[in-house]
Amino acid sequence: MALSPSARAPLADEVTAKLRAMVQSGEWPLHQRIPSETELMAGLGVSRGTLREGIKALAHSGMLEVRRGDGTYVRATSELSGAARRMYQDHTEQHILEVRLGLDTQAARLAARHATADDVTALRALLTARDQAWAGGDYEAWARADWGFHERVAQASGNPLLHELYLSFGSAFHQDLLKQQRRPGFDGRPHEGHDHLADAIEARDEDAAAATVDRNLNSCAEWLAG
Amino acid sequence: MALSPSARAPLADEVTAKLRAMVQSGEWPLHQRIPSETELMAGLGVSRGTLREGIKALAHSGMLEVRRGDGTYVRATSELSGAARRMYQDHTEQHILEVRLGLDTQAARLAARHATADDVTALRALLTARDQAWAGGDYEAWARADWGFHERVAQASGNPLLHELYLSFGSAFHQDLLKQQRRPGFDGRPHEGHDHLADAIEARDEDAAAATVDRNLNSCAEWLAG
DNA sequence: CAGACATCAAACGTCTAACCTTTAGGCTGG
DNA sequence: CCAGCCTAAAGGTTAGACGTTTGATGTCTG
Repeated sequence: MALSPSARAPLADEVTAKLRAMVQSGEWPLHQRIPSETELMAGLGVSRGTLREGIKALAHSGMLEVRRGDGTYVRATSELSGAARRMYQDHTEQHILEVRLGLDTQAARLAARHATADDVTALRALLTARDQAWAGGDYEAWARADWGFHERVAQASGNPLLHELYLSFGSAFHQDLLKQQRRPGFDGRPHEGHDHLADAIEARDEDAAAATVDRNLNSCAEWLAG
Repeated sequence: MALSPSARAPLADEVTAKLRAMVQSGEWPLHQRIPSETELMAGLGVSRGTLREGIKALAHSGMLEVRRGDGTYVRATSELSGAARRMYQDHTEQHILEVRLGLDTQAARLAARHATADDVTALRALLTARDQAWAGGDYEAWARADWGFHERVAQASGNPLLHELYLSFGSAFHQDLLKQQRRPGFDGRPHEGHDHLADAIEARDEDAAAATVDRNLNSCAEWLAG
């Protein structure tokens, strides 16, 4: 044939793209099982091997989880999480905290610039829940609220890329949080920096927001080292 | 059988791990072609389908590139680049620059804290090369030296995680650089912030280093917007 | 002798078809 | 009501075959 300008993209790559699109569009919601390989083979018109190559690519990047004998589930809407988790295992707490400091500071600064009234309300509510959980001794709820607060700050930054990065690294960040609270003598309440950060964001004071995060995480780093 | 504590990891995942190890250990250097599928099948003792699943996972994450009719090549030593490049396409220059600002600032601060004499020497050399390239009108060399400077700062931070992140996002960052210099009226020399940054790092002045980066990228952002 | 063209082998791309292992959930019997 | 068995469904793995692309080799022509 005279056409075919050059080379078609491999079928398996198209499959990967279609699967990713199904997840990102929300057609396959988080934590839900996607159709079986047999159904997908028919739906996409490819052989099982080709289909599996596409699935495995997304599974490796953390977006899907394949459970033998059961099915395949959506585990994330971004493809960073797998690589992020893998990278985390190779680095020390100190280095992780340093990277987090960079992202957190920037998130706080941008949140102070762009946060909406709803964002502030949500942040306050999370802090209240956090204090209550600590008072009630519910460690799990405390960690969830604490992480929720940080994640909401990232969202309030109005920068989807930053937010997505934060979410992808979130599981590892959160793990660090849990590690902290398990140490003897840890007190989750006195760190009032969270309130100060919420204040700074509401007041649209970028420098104060950034400084607060810097102070919080640095004291956290010292506490880990000490 | 009484053994088999639970479930063995899928063979394809083991293959992926072994391939990644070959790359990260340097046994398969960057830009070099790895053994053919036939050889790997024999070497690893798995079928072609299983092997290809493993290869495709790493190819999708940007570590390998499979070229039909030719072979498979090593394209990166980290697995972030693929996801990073894909994420970049979905976000605006503004948001990219904001994230970069966060990472760059932290890198500069840490470099001021940890940089060795060799680091400083290398930074100075790159700045010299950068100026010469600009004077000679060699745009490509200018961009290479400019990016090399930023990457070296990240390396000098002494934080491997930060450095790896920076490298993974590097291609996209670098692309932004090229976009800038193509605009009419752009002058690559007057931005003397690079020299100031090198000064601050050598003087071990963390705040000055961070402030310089902040000033540079913010002016860059304004220039893009203007 | 240099360049254009034909040829070939190596390597990846895809498909088919089968069999094994694991898992979830229903069924059955106590 | 619970424990254990049983089975259908789903993923894991293998084997072999054939198509397509690419890079290199060799040959022919001007």
